[in-house]
Amino acid sequence: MVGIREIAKHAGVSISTVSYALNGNPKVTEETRDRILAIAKEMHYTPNLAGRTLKKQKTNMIGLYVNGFGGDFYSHVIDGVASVLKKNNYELIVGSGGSRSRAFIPQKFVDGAIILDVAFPTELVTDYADAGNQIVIMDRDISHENVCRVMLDNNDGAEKAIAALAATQVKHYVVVTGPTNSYDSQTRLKTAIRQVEKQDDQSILVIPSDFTIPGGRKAAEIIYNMGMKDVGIFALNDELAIGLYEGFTAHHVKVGNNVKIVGFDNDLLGTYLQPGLTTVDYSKHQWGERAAETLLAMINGEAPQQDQFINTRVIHRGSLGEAQ
Amino acid sequence: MVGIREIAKHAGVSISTVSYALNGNPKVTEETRDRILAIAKEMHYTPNLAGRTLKKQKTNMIGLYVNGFGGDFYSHVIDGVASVLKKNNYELIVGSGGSRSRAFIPQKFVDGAIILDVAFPTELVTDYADAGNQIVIMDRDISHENVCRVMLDNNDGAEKAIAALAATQVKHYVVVTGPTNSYDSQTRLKTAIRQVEKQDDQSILVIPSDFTIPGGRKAAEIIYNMGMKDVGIFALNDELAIGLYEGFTAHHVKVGNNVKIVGFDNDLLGTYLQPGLTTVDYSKHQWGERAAETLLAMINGEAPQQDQFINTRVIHRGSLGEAQ
DNA sequence: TTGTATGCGTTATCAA
DNA sequence: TTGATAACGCATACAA
Repeated sequence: MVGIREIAKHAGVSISTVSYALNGNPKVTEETRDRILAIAKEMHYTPNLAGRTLKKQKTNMIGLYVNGFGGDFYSHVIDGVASVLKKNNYELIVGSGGSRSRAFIPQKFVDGAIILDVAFPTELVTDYADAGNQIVIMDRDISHENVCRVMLDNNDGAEKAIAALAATQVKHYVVVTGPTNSYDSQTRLKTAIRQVEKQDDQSILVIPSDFTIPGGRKAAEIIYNMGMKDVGIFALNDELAIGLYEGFTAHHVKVGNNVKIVGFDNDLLGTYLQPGLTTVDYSKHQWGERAAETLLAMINGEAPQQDQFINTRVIHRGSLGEAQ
Repeated sequence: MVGIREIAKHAGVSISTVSYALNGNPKVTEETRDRILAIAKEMHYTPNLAGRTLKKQKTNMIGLYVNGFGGDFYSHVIDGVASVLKKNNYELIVGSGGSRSRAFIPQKFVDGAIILDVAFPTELVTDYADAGNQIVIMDRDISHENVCRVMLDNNDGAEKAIAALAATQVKHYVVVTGPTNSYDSQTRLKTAIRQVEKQDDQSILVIPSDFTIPGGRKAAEIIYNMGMKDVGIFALNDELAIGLYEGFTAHHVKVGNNVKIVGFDNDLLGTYLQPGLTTVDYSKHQWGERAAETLLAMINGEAPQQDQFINTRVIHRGSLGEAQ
């Protein structure tokens, strides 16, 4: 490992001079700086991050915690976060699943954290925040001076989804939910129920599920066996919707006629369904960007808006029938 | 920041005793250890990684470099790598795009690296390897004592793809390729040509493309305009195949009859096409596992097999016609 | 069994 | 303009 000490020896100067030269400190002559930089390059010098971090107490890295990398979702969010960080000369560390990488936060190994991972315990978040770590949370409602929220406007999305179903004059409403510990699922469901209740003489059937394709298949089975006509299904995410398609197709029920479906997330797969899946869309990329911008603002001592929401819109494709 | 110094003060012992206690060194009494651990917990102590790293010269982290997170590919590989690392108490850092995270390798910020990223310059890989860093490469052919290769058996896969097309007795062979700098594309193409040449009186049309859906659409256009019958297309990845489907569908050409397609990668999207895409499959998860296992072996001073290959198999779905 | 002291690679303060 | 030196937090050889 070649360090500044060796460079100093080779250049015949002290280590502090080398450090100044490497960091572009104007204290050192241009001449000696060039000489030192040349030697550093020649010796394949690369600064040791641990040493620097120890001294500076700042890593210029931020941690993004996600629940996995699968599907057509996280990659867009990650890209959004990464683009902002890159512009601001921060490095991104993406942590998933493992609890050990979470320790990066209290260990001051990252200068801040963005969390979009239901599996990240809320208690841990508040613990870290108590210890002075700055955090942006994207998937639940935590009130803390060191925590900012950048969230999807689930209420807005759910309202629009129900409105889209209502416009097709369905007779029965069904909501297929995600896991009960999902904040997204909870809020979407709550709003959906509220919206349906506003209508006269309308009931709503809730089928608890788990945001997965098999879960959607099972839900389709249940709905099919009830033998309802003119049913409008709000699948709280697109994976469920895909499962619903599969389930109904197995019974030769064509989506868009007796059964209308609206999903949530605008997953790429939905465009490949027949008919295309009508769904609630939002910019995953922008969501990531906003989260990163907010965190950087916090780190820089600015006080960003504590609550921010990402807008949604409905994309009509065909699962509500030709009328659309 | 609470460090061992403060704990020592609170406990009325020296910092070394604290360090011993925290690291479970048997030198210290069980009694004092328990007392120190209790105090550490109470004070919310978390070891500073930079300090420890600086001292130990080992981070127990490994870097995985990928070209992005999109699609149905990287997530499986990452999961495979992560599962092995977790078992061995290593932490995973996933780097993408940014060149700054690449510096983690020479900075000794990771104990080793796994590379599956065409955008990672080969020259950089050999530089790092020269400097003694241990690397597993998954996407090209680099010969170096500090580099092991864990690669897809592209030859095997391409052979099987052409064989599957041949079994349907197509009259014309077409290969739609990836970008020219892609090792995967190069080897698949080379083998495909070799296999077709083995047959009598067979020619093969090569359409250079880029592994993307739009690229596939353009290729379909070209093929359609040539007006060939009984054409068998080997799309060197599934995204191209999806684009081909779209292109042919636009001209009301049904895949599986006059046009037969076989893809590569077994992307989830292929199962949603009509008819399902016949493709070359392999275990992405296992690929990641093998890469991680190999790297850990290298780090532990064992000398693993320098070349390893992941097997492939053809999954038949319908894009070769009913005969299959 | 515990304490003292040193060094890991870097930055930054203070003298020279 | 440069050099000597003290931190940063931790682990460990050695002394007590």
